[in-house]
Amino acid sequence: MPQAFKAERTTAIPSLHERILGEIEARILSGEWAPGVRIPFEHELAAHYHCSRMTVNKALSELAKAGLIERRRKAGSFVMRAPSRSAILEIPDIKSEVEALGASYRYEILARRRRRGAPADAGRLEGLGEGPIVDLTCRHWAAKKPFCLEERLINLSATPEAADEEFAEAPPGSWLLARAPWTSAEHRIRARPADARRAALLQVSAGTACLAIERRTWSGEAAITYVRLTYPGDAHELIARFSPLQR
Amino acid sequence: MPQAFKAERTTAIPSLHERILGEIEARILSGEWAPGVRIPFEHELAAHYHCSRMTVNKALSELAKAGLIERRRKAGSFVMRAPSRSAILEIPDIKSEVEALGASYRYEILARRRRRGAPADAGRLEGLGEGPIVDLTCRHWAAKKPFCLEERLINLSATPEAADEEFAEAPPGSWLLARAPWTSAEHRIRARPADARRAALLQVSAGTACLAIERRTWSGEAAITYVRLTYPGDAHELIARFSPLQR
DNA sequence: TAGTGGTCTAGACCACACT
DNA sequence: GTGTGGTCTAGACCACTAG
Repeated sequence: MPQAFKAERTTAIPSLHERILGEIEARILSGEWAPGVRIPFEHELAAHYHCSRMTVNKALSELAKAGLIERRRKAGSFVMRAPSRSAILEIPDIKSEVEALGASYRYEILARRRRRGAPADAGRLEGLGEGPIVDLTCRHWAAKKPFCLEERLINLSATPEAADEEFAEAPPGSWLLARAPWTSAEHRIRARPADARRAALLQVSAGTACLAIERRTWSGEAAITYVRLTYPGDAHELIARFSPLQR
Repeated sequence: MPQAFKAERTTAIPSLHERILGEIEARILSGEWAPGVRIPFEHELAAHYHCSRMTVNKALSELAKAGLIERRRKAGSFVMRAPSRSAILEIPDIKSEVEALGASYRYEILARRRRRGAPADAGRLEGLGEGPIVDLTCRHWAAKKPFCLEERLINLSATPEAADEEFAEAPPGSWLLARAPWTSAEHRIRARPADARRAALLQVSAGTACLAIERRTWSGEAAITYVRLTYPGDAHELIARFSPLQR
């Protein structure tokens, strides 16, 4: 977890509604309450925590605003299936991006290596120790043109299933999004001229201006994944929308 | 206001705490309650709206989470001085950026024109009509190197004071941030090779990869400003942090 | 010390959606 | 119909802090 988030973490003892919020969040993030599952009713949670329904309501309302659960009258509260976590910094999965352009999508895995985390990796992803990781390189195509180069580290301590995953069905990004929900993310975005290797892989001339996006995600303190996406040229645009009051 | 925000807008009649929230937000955004000013106490607002303190508390707590007000026990609630609106997509004002690098900062206005909005402008900033606008070009320096090129439109219908402003004290970005708070913003980020004109202004060779950031801001439905920032080369990095549960 | 916000209660009524 | 969440009340106690 990055320093900026650590600094924000409160050390004060949590109020009851914060505790309820945290415990439910933890159950959702751990997968104990899987997507689609109905969580206990307000009155059940109120009985469990020996508190009034209002206190539970405050916690559940916040979870709903954060997009972790969906609340339906008469039906109950359900863990969200496709968490719309990237609502603010819109980075949809690459397949949707390509298909939105009207092009056919495919991807290939260029390299895949299982190894132990090195100090250099921890520099890229804080919270990554010397545990096992998967190091992946992936190329995404839009029709017959390379669309994006993906260089990724996956922390196997956090997502052990990734060790044997072939990523035949879904690219690593989508696979992880469905499997390892995150609580905080950081993006670093810059324009970079393509170096020789990346230029060749993206079929552009060396030095072409590329949009390089590095994304780090954590679940609590645990590092989930680091990815560097390189989009060739100025065709790709990253869009971020933001309103301080979420409504 | 962009479509995406319009679609989110609820047409349902607001609940009481939503109405209170909205009315206080409007007074802050209009400047009626200026930064630093103390807004009425919870019990005063409860009396004014003929409701319980809890209902007022819900509205004020949300405003505090959104960063529009600061709450202090025994003292009251105060309109925030420097709204930390860019908490998620960190784009601090350019002066701070440069000084954080340890370089001396200065900026100059290269062009400044007052004119009426044209259809082409509305394409850049939705909600901009045919009213008067200011069209600015600005160059920011870090020590003796150009740091950023700023091309900006300011909607004078929303911020009439900008008409006669010389921007001698503060660059337009900081000036606007202090004067015209916004409720929603959109960023578009891409890597672009510098064209001849921009390359010359930024003192790089034509074709150099640049980070181009377009930012649009609105206050409610009203367009405030459009700005295109061009950072030369790969020295500049844009950082965005995000946690769904704001705490 | 006094007054503010932070939290919580034990009710209540209602709209809505499911049966 | 019936049960859920959405909202609101009229209290209450406490922690914090400004004066």
